[in-house]
Amino acid sequence: MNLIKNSQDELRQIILNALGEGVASGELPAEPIPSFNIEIPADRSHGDFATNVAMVCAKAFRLPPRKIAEIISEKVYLEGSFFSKCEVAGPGFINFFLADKWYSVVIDTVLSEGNSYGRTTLGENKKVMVEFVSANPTGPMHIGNARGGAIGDCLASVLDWAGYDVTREFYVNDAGNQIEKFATSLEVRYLQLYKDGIELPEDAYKGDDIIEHAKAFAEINGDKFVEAESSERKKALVDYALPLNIAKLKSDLEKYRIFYDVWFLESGLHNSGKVMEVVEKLKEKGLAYEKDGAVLYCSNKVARENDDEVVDDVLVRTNGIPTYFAADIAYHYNKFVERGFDKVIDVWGADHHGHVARLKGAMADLDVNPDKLDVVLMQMVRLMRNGEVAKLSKRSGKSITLSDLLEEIPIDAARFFFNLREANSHFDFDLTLAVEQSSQNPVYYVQYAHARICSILRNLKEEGAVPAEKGSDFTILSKTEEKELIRHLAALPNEIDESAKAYDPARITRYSMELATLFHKFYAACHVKGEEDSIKAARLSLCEAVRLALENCSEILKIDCPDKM
RNA sequence: GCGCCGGUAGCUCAGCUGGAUAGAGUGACUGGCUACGAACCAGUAGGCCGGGGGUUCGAGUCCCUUCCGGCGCACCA
Repeated sequence: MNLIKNSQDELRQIILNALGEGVASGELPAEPIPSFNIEIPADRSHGDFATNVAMVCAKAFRLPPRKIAEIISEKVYLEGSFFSKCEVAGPGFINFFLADKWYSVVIDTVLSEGNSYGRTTLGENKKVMVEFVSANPTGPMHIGNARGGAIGDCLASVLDWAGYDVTREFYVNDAGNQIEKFATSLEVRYLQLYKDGIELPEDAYKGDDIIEHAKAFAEINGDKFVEAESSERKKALVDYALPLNIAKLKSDLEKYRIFYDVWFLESGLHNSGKVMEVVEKLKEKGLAYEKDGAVLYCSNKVARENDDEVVDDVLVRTNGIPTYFAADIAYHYNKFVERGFDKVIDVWGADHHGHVARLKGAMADLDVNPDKLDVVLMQMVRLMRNGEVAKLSKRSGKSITLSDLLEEIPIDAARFFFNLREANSHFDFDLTLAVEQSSQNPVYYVQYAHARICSILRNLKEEGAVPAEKGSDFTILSKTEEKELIRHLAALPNEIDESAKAYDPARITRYSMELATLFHKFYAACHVKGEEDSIKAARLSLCEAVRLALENCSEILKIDCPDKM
């Protein structure tokens, strides 16, 4: 249950009723009411909720905001509501204060919803896909994939908690040019084992992983393919190495606690003719045309209308091979039309941003509503070690891969750190801090709060103390620290909705850090042990409620939530 | 040249559809364990929100302009 939203809805109705009464009594003019906000003030002395209704009505009513606020606040009827009082403040805000009963209901709600507390129905069970990482299977994953993995996976969790039917998908680029390059690289490395003077082409993959694949292939097959046709040799090499690479991607990601529902092969789109199908569709609509043996697509219609100089996109090359763009159109057409997703979210590196508009445009041209496609762009990650940019792995001395990273730092830290900032901000990942098991590390700060609560619960249980029963009156918890903590506890479902709407799972890490802070403050200000029974029982229940909320956040972020540290 | 993203405290970043005195963390300095975990808490210091215009009751937030940084503009993906 989203207690924040419910309270806001209740308040909105109360305010509208009061406005109605003001009109009825002739004190306010019968004018349409502009849209107004009910917000949570930054400063608590301004109440738990505040509305700007009087200010936005000032013009239409031709009355000073404060005057309108006074009239409304006199007519407001709070009996039986969650609110105890309201007051006019500042330039014309009306501030509302929650009644003690509300705080009691919060704790009760958390305890009764337990490990479901925080779940909402925002998504109405709509089918949404999050496609993320989708790293090139020709080599190991890099640090950008690590960020994309953490963000994509947590975003998917957030959407799940917000009531969407979520599918996690990895798009395997097992076709096209880079596979050709992969084949050539493998071939050269294989032949180099048997012959001298074979140079690696300039644009080939130069990594050791290619050499290792070639060696392993040679162990199995010997020189059997040295004299074979090049195409046959390449096919054998790719058929050997590609599945290994894909398996490695899968196992690295699983180690990172990412499990996909679907591994979607690009090659399937080519083999089944789906790529050429969309190309034909675009041709039929007169949007694609043949030129010099290639198929071009007029994706930039605005520029064309303006008679600007336009360069159309290539869908099929002169050599007959479709481009990545063509495959991507077919892929997204498949997501929407053939698989019926209501929403598709792609998590991409910011270097692909130029691709967003034309892919959306292509969807529109294929009669798919382009608003169903959203792309989360991630800015680049800079790895920092001891305050300096770290480019190379400490151990291997080569560029840092995802598996290097996970060997160096704990998985909890990696997942948490990558979700500390919103995707669309440049991010410095501090390796030194991430390994540090100290107070400075925000992961441990949150986990410490959980462990501390568990410790209290253990100690008090030994003492024979029991938490207050469900449905109890918790209004006895009236200290500032208690109320602040409870208020934040109430905000979790709302925070999940906001994260889902903004596609920003970083809000959940921030929420959990804030919850930990408020708990630590409560801990410093209020004792559980040694208090009289009624207080002890109520605080014990509060502790358990906070523990549940922390546990649920950890579930979303997929980090550990230890009883002891 | 065109386009996308960013510029907020020494550093890393929050700031909800415009709201009241711009906030955290970290670093610096100062305090606090003889009751439940000090991996914690409390306090001090630190800001022309890149610059300049505009919109209005009100701008870090919206519009225009300008400067600085990152990235993109392939018959690569």
